[in-house]
Amino acid sequence: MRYWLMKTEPGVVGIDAVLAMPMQTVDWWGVRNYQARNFMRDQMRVGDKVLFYHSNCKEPGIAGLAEVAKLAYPDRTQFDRKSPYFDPKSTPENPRWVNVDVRATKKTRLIGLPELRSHPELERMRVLARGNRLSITPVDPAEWEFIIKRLLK
DNA sequence: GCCAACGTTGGC
DNA sequence: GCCAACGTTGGC
Repeated sequence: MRYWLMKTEPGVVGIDAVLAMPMQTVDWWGVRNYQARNFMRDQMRVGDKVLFYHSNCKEPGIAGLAEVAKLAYPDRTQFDRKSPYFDPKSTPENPRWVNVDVRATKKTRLIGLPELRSHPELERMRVLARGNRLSITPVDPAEWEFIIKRLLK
């Protein structure tokens, strides 16, 4: 089992919105970065644990916990002409973009960036790296453990 | 295949 | 709203 951090904009799909959904599950549509896509397609398995991260908002940080609920499959928005995520170069026969389903398991207190940066145990987290923009990043098991056992107790 | 120009991300 | 960082595009 692997651990991940997945960014989302709370104004679009935040932790509260996902917890309000049927089965507390959402399809993680809209990823248009090859590296992030490859993580979903090649490495994510059902049951993988996820840090649910709020980005591009007033208080960016970890806002909840989640898990992968369904293996990667074609992202429906790439075929929707009206969607900003429409990709004219993608076809149903040869889809370019995929997403997994994510089930939120709990809302946590907001662990903001300054707090994350204050712990040497977390200083190597990809999300904290200078210039990082990747919306899906692997999380080290020790980092996951530290966040769960030290920051969320 | 190089790389300048351009577009996007996302913290601040 | 600014802008640093980074990814993508496309001319050559």
